[in-house]
Amino acid sequence: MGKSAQVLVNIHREGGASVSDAALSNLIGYNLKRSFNGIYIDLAEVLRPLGLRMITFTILTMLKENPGIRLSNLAAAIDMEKPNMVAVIDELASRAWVTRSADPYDRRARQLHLTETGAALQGFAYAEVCDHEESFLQHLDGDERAQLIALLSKIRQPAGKG
Amino acid sequence: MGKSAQVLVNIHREGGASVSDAALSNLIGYNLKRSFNGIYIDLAEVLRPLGLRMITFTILTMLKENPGIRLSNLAAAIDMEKPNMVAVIDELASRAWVTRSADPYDRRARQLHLTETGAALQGFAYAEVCDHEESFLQHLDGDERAQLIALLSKIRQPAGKG
DNA sequence: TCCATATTGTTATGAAATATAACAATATGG
DNA sequence: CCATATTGTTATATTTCATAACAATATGGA
Repeated sequence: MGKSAQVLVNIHREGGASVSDAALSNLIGYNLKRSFNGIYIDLAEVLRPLGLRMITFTILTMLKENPGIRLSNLAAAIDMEKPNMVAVIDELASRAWVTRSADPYDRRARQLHLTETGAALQGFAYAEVCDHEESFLQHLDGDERAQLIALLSKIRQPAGKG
Repeated sequence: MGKSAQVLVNIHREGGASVSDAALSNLIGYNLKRSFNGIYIDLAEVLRPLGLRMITFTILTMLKENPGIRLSNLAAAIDMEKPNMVAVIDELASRAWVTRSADPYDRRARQLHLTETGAALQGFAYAEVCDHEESFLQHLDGDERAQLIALLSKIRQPAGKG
């Protein structure tokens, strides 16, 4: 009886049991989250040795492309709240990667710029991020990658918004 | 001079200035985050009246499809840490949408089940979520939607992982 | 049968991301 | 000149996400 009980145990164990997520797999939102999480966790490890997080890398890249931009415009451009942006810019400024300089035409505003160090770091980090994406997308050919980006940007704005 | 100064001010104002994110737009990770954020914020508003968040909706749906599943298997299936899952199951149990019952074959484990109320709520919420996705994806035809899901699931697993 | 090892659910804790209210300084437009 | 809006900022709260550790239990080999 000990042995047949053991059999029952094994039958009912869930060990490596298959779990179905079929209902969720139909949903774009679920797929987006899963895919993003995968790439995000991986990317965090690429950026950590450089002292960067995804958000700080994003901001350095935006500043290289938009030198002198204001904090509020930057925050709006990447859908971030201003108070949270202040904290991130503080961090980047304390590392001497970003400067806040006076805007001669509006004394409320500050112009955000990369320092030389910041620009160099951004360049290096961008290359690393591209390499990482390459490994992540190795199962997609050029057409598929372009199509994925096109489809994603198509759903950027929800129906009744604007 | 007052007036020409005014002109300069206007020239240099960034008001609704165009901000470029071209460098980031090349990156799948960036596009994934932006697209997911858009759908997520919207979806949160659909679920809030039902007392649900994205994670609680996800778990109800997984439980309908996998009745009796263990907490650790469920956590693994959706890439969540066990301690975080415990808190969410606590919440769902306190609402009487989910039960933890004894597993007769393993006294460590508990079987997770939807209650009748939980199952009914999941059914209603799932329909609402599908409606929402419909409005979100209205600019994509059937082929494009299928293709997007296919492409997303293709990049689910990074290169050297497993 | 005993014992080392692994698993399950859990507590405690911290870090990071995200959102809101409010404020002083400044700009704008009537 | 004055009402109103904007800019950057502080303070604060919430939610999400990750790690370490633990008691109870199961497993498999000596």
